[in-house]
Amino acid sequence: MKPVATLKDVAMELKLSVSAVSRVLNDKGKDIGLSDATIKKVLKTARGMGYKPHSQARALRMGRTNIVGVCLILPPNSLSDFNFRLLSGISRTLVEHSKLMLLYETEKPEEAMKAMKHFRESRVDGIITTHRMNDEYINYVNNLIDEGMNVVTIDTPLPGIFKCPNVAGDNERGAFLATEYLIKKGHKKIAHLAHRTDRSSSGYKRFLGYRKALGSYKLPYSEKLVFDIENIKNPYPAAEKISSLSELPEAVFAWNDTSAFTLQRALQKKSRLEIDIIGFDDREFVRFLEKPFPTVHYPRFEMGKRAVDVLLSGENRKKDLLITPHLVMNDDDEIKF
Amino acid sequence: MKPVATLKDVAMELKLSVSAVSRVLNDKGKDIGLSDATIKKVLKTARGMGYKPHSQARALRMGRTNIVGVCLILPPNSLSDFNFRLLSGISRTLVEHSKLMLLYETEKPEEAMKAMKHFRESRVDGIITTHRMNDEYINYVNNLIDEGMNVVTIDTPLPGIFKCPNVAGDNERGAFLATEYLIKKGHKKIAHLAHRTDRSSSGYKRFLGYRKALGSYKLPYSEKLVFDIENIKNPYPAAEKISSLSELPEAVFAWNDTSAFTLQRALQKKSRLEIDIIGFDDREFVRFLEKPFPTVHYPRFEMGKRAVDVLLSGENRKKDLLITPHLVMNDDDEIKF
DNA sequence: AGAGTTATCTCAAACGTTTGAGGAAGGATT
DNA sequence: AATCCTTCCTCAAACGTTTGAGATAACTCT
Repeated sequence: MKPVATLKDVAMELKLSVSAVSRVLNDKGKDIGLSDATIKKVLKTARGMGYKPHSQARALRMGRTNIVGVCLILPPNSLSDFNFRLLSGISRTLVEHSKLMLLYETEKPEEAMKAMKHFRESRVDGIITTHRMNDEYINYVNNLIDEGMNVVTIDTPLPGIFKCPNVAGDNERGAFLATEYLIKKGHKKIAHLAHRTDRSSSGYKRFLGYRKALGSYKLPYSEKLVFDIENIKNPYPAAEKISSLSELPEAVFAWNDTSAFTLQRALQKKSRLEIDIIGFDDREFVRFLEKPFPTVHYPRFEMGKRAVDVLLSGENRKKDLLITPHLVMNDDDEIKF
Repeated sequence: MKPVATLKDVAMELKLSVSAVSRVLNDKGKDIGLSDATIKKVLKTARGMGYKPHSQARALRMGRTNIVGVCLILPPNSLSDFNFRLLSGISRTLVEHSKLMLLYETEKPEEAMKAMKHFRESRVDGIITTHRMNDEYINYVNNLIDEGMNVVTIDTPLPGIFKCPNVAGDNERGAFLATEYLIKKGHKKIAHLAHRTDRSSSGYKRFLGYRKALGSYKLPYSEKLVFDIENIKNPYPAAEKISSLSELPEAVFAWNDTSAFTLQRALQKKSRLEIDIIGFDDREFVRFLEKPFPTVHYPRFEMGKRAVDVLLSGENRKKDLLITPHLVMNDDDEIKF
């Protein structure tokens, strides 16, 4: 196999200086008046000899590293499909740009600080992070930004908490689509299995989308049709409330797939499966359910992609980028293994 | 924030030469006779000033890159949880070793060649790959190995197809455990929903484990209790065969979770859910089923970890490393979201 | 007191790039 | 025939390391 050539190899072959070759390959040949003949010759020989820039050497000289630090702190035991899509979007886009990845992926929130410190010490060119836990972290990241580090956050609920662009899915829009779907199926009495914490949470935004859709279609909104999940780990009590209603709603928009799943099971226990359910997130497990429900595809892949694109574009002002979700019917007969 | 210091910074601070500082920090101070006082001083100041080696510069000088190329070619639409665990094992172990990752993750098998070429051109120090499709690829990888590239494969079914270590889960052992579990529950007539392709496939090895377990417990083996899945994408016909038997087996060991799932559903349709099923792989969706079945945890995380460890150890002889799986009961009352 | 030791540290090149500054050769202008 | 452009290319330093080969001084012999 032909070895990977360096600038020096090409230069020696052509009895030219390394700098001449370098300039040609960086399209700066004209700038110092290299002749067309030379330029052509260099281009041809470089290709022929299999020249590939040594990105680390270039990085060293240019004061960059070509490394992007990625920090994913995930809830334990879970969501792996959900997060794989995000990571996939990030990694594929990085590869396109010939960037390297320093990936911190862990369940321990306290590792996030370690990750940031490691990123700084590794002199990464940019950082993508999903973490937003404590103040110490937020401060540290904002300090990095102040010192010129490029950072993009993903899914930060509080706009402005980090002084950098944030990429998220459009929860309100997604919820609107979901509710609209139920409305267009002819339902009038549509309940919402909600998870409204603070006003900037995804759960609250999904609630807003639900309400907006009702409004758009001139359906009455009633707080009595909203059932709040108190503890995100246990949607059962709220689901149970719905399933025990003397008069069931015609349909329910659940704020996420796991709660939709819980509701379905609660209804099933009481043999009251007649209502339409729609979820949110597009988790993989839904396709394996006996009665898969439709859901809103939360665009994790796209989010990863956009985060990288924004990061590498150098855009670093505070800014919210929303990616539009779309509906997934999950009504194929066959499950795709 | 204190800037990240370089050797030069530390050297100037102490009015020492860069080389002296470098040697101290690489524990080579004694080799050329630096005084204890100097060594102590350097260590202290370096720490104090926040010196961190510039890994790219070091890599350049040392003729390495600290980059590991990772090539994951995955079947489309699927298995994301399964593969996330693998990737997680790889990435966490790489971070531990301060190595960078160049990740190619795609569904298109034809991208594998592109990945390898990119890896070579990027002068990566090592490669981890899961791909094994065509001869061109196998040849290319073997050439790389001949030229001194460190490579570790994951899950190659054919021992010896690549001239490098291979890390895999112990399918036979896992199947043995699964079958043993059913035996210990008291079952005598245990069927196997099989996927036996060639003798080195994971499906065949799982079949062997099944048979071995029967043998170990002096149970008769009968080919009539083995039901082959012809098309991996569609386990239904084989599952259907079992569910239509006039006399059901007492239990079934299914070669993987999706086929176990299909069998369960086939039985359910006929309201014949009385038999015990055990699967293989430990896919996430199983926990969301109405009747979760036990399964064998295929140790993807561990595999990723081991692959990195072996790669970085420099061990490069052809060799099979098997990771032992374990049983997962999936019998918790609560699903973990 | 000159030579040999020992203790302690420095020099300089190299890895593969990029880039500001300069340089040689030839022709045109005075 | 000296000066001045052009045209086309080279030099050398720098990025942050590592490392073989000195260097400098002080100390110890005889």
